[in-house]
Amino acid sequence: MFLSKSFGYALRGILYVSLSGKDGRKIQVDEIADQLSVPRHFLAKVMKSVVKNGILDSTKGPYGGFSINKKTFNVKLIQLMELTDGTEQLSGCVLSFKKCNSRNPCPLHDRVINLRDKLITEFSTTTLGDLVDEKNPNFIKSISVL
Amino acid sequence: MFLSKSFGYALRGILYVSLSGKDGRKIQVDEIADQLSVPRHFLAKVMKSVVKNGILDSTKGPYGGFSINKKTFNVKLIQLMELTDGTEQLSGCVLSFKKCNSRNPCPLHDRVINLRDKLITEFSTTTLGDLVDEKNPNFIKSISVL
DNA sequence: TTTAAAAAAGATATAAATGTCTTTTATTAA
DNA sequence: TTAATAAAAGACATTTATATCTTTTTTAAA
Repeated sequence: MFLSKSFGYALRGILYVSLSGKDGRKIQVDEIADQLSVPRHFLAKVMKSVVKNGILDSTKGPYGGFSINKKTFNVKLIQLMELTDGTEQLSGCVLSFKKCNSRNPCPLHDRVINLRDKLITEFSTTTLGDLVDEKNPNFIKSISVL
Repeated sequence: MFLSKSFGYALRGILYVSLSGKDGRKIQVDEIADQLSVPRHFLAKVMKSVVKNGILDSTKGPYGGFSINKKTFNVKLIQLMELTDGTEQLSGCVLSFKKCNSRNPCPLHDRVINLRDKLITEFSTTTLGDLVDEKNPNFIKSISVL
C-alpha cells in the first residue's frame, strides 16, 4: 500500500549516494545494491531513469558511478514519485470509479481523498535535501535506515 | 494508490445489493455488473469470496442472487480490505524496507505511517452500515455514486 | 591504443493483479 | 422430473510491476 518498490529503491539509492558520496566519490550500483540489500539489476534500471531526469549525475567507466548534482537536494519527493509511479494515482477516484468527483463523491471520497491530499502535500513540500539535512525535522539519522 | 480494484468492486457490489435489495429482492451479478459498469466475471469472483466470508448471502437458481444478512451492516471496512487485499500492507514499512521499525525508522516512516494509521483507524471504525445509514456522516446519498 | 571498469540499453523472465471463459452445482417453477 | 436460472468453481488469459541477464557504449588508466 501507498508506495511502490520502485519508489523505495529510487529514494534509498539517491540517499545512499548523497550520504556516501559527500566527498565527491562516485558510487557504483553494485555498492548501493550490496549495502541496501536491493536487487542489483532492478536498481540499475531505476537509477537510470533517476539520472535521465537529472536528479543524479552519472559517469561511465573506471572510477565512474553516480553522484549528486546541484539539482539533487532541491528535488521534491512528489517529483520522484511521479517519475517512478506516474501521476495518475495522484488524481482520480481512490476506488478507481470514473464517475466520482467532489460534486458526486463515491462512498469513501471525502475521508480518503483527504488523507491522500495530506500525503501529496507532505511529498510536495519535502525535498531530498530535507532528508539529509540535520537542521530539518525530516532528516535521516543513519545510513542503516536506508 | 491506496485501494485495489478488488476492494472497490467488492465495496460497490455490497452497497448496490444493500440499496437495491432492501425489499428482500435477490440481486444477480449481471445486474450489479451492468449498473456499476464493472467486469462481470471478475466481480463474480470477488463476490464469491464476500459470500464465503459471510458478508453477504447468496442463493443459486432462478430468482436467486445476492442478499444482505444480519452481519452485513456490522462489517467494518477494514475487514473487507483484509479479505480483498490481505493484511500485510497494514503493517510493515511503507517503503517495504525490512529493517525499518519505530526505533530504527526509514526516512519516511513517521510521516507516512501516521497517515496510514489514520486510514486504518477510519476503516476500523466505519461499517458498511454507516455508508447506507442517513443518520451517519459517512452515508451515501445516491446509488449513482457507487 | 589496449584493457578494464561501469553505466546505458534493451531483451527476457517471473510474479501478482486483474480479467475472461467454461463447466458444475444448486434451486425453482412448470 | 425436466428445463431454465444463477452462483460456485476452476481453468485460462492479459496486464502491470518487479526482477534478471546480456550486449553496447563510454571512460580512465596503464
